Amino acid sequence: MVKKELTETEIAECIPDLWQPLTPEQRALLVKNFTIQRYKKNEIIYCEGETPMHLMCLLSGKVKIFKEGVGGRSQIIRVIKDQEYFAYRAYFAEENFVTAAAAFEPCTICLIPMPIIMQLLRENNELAIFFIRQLSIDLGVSDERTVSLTQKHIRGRLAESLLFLKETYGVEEDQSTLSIYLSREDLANLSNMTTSNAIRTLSNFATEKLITIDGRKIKIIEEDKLKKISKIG
Amino acid sequence: MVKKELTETEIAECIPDLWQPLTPEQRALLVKNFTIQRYKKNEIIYCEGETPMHLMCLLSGKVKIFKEGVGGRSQIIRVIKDQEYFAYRAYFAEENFVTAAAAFEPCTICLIPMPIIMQLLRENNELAIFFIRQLSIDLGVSDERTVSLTQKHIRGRLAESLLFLKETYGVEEDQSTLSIYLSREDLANLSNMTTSNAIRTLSNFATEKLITIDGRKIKIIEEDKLKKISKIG
DNA sequence: ATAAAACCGTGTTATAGAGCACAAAGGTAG
DNA sequence: CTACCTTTGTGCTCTATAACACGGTTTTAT
Repeated sequence: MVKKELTETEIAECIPDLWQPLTPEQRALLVKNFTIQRYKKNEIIYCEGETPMHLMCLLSGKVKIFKEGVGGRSQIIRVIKDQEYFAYRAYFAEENFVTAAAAFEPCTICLIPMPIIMQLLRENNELAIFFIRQLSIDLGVSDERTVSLTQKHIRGRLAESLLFLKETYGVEEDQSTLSIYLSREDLANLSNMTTSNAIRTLSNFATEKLITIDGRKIKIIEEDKLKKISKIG
Repeated sequence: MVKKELTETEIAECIPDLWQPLTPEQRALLVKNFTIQRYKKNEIIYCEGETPMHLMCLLSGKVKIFKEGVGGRSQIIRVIKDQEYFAYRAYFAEENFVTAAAAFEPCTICLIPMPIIMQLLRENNELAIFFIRQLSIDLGVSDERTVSLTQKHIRGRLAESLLFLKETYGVEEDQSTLSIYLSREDLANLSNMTTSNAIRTLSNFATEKLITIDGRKIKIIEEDKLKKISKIG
């Protein structure tokens, strides 16, 4: 556990949504219980079955939340980007983790003990409403995802994933290269298909000039057509 | 809209989780804004795309939350039982409904305008924490469901649905007949399969003596074996 | 009572996508 | 540099499940 001494201003910049509604005393409590942790590429952040202890906020890097299904097949449930909070759901539900989390690339994460968060929640309604909103958004996404993953065909699912990655992590300076470089396997696990089908479908998209691929670099060329493929399933 | 005059005691019994944390003034506000609505069997309660206006609590009956996917195929996302709250997620997320709701059987539902709920939330932390907990539980269920529906085979999915229905709505006096009578189509939509496959798999289960079927009455005989089938997928 | 519609059951066919197997390429470690 | 492992790519086979067709039955509406 790398623990750095940070100023209040630095912390405020890390976790603005959490920080803003707090009173000075509440902020002081947060500062006292604030730690920072680094994770290497592909390192596991938490595992299925573990007991949740901390709220986490991703300060830099990219994280996947996933779940091992039948026969060891892994399904990526959602991905986390900069300044997103995670790992708190299970604590609120009084459960152990039903998912696992791992770093796509080197990450910096800040941790705040969940009991501290609970205390703040009891004192501060704006904070509670923040979490209600976050959970509500995530639940809506999860419901939509259930239907997409079960009903769309392979091309639709992969197209959706590509668009989703663009929306979530954005693009590089050329405005079209996805700024996340995933392995074909991760792409498959995100889109509920086998690795070979992810490879095949990806190169189909490339021959159809919807995208270009250069190793793990994916450039989106025909976004509208991808949207159409994603929509019709 | 059937509006009955109810006493505070009656209301308190309808919505204990919501009622209990409130102060007398908050309770008075709730009483003033409390309405009751009845729905017939198969009646739509709300539609995809509509703007959420009320928190709903199911007082009696059974409700399905579902979503139309590609090609009109409908997927049941979750089901609501007695004293469960629903229809509030979209409002909290500041979205329109992404799902629809319909009555499996005749229902009584109480409605409370969401702005009233928001006001209570701002005043009452226990209430906020109640919603945080509910949403967290639902999100966990939704995540698990995504993996089950995508990875398990037909038999596993149907077995899971049967067990889930038993757990949710319980059984009749004989301790084994499911107390919800679903059409084969609803059973299929719950388990992500076609109606013919639901019919086929159901009668397979019957010939294997795991269940007995008499029209829509389903009796669970070998719960352990069903659990095993559900688990291995 | 009778027509119409919805639902249930079964057989047949078609196909999307999983599951190999294997080769080439790229990365990493000693 | 060499050896080894991981990742990518391609072809082939096989199977789970969708899709369709049709006949019987039950429920609902008129």
